[in-house]
Amino acid sequence: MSGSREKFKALLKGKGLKVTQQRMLVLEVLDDHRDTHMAVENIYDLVREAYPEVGLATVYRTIQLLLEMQLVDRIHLDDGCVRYEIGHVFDGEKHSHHHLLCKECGKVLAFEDDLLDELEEHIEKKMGFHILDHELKFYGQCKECSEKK
Amino acid sequence: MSGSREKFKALLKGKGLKVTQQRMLVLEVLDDHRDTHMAVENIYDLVREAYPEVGLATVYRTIQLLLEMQLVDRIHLDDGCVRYEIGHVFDGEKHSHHHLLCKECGKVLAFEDDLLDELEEHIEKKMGFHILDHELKFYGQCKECSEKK
DNA sequence: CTTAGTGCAAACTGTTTGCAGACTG
DNA sequence: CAGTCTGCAAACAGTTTGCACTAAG
Repeated sequence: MSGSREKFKALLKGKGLKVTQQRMLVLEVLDDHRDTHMAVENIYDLVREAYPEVGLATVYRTIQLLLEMQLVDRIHLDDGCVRYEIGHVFDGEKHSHHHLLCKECGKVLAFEDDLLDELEEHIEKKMGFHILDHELKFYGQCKECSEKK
Repeated sequence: MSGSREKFKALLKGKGLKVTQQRMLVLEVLDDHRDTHMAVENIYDLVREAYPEVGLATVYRTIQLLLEMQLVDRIHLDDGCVRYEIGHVFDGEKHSHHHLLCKECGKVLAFEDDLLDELEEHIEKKMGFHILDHELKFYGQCKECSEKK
C-alpha cells in the first residue's frame, strides 16, 4: 500500500509546488519505516544516506509540508522528543492508533484497535464537544519487561 | 482540599531539602489555578507578582522537583507548548483526566470520567502490556464553537 | 526562463547548567 | 555555621528564517 509517493506528488502538483528529490526522499524514508516513530534527526540521517548534501532545514520544511497535507502525524513521546509517522488519514483509518510506552525499556508499541467510540459518544452527549480525532498513550511495562521479574 | 502545601513541605523535609519561599510560591500558583493548564511562563509571571526577584531557572528547577514528587503532571498540548497542572496522584485519582482541545478557539477542557478500564483490560490481555497510567487527548470543536455554525 | 526550493549560517525559543553570593535549618 | 538554594548569565538543543544560488516546470 505504498501509493503515498503518488499521492504526495499529486498533492504537490495540485498546489503548484515542485516535486523535488529531497521531498520525495523524506516521504520515502517515513514510508519505509512505518512501524518506527522517527525523530527528525533519524529522518535526516536516512535521507543523507541517499542524498548527502541535503540540509536539515529542508527536512524540517518538508515535514511541515507533509503535516499540513496530513500525510504524516506528529507524536509527542514523554522524553520530550517529537516524532513522526506516516499518517493515519492516509492509511484510511479514521483515527490514529494508540501508543504503548514502556517505562522500563523505552520501547514504543502501537495498538491498532480503536475502541473509543463509546467514550466519544459519551463525551459528545455530556459536554457537547464534537470529537474529530484523538491521541491516546498508555504508560506501563511491556510484556518482556514485566516477565523479567 | 489544599493540603498540597503541607504535603510538599513534608516531602521536602523528608528528603532533607529546604522549604523556601520560592518553592512554596510555585506550588501555590499551581494549586490556585487547578482548572488551568499552565505554561512555565504563566507560572513565572504569577510567582513574580508575589516575589519579583525570582529567577526563571528557579521556577524550572522547582517544577522539576514537583514532577519527581508527583505533585504536578506535565501535559503536551499540540501547540508544542508544555504545560503543568496539579497532579492526579496527589488528588487521589488513579489516572489523570482526559483533555478536550478545541481546534477552533484553542480552549482546553478537562473530562473527569475515566472509562478506559475495559480498553486497558483488553490491551493487557492481547499485548501482555501492563498499564500503569494513560494520557488521552481529544481534538474537535467545543460546544460554543460548534453552535456558532 | 521564471519562480519555487535548497543549503548554509545565523537567529530564536525554551530549557538547563555553572558559579558566587544568599538564606534555611 | 554548613550546605543547600537562588539569581544571573552563559550554554545548549531543537527548530525557524533570510539570503544567494540551484533546479523544476
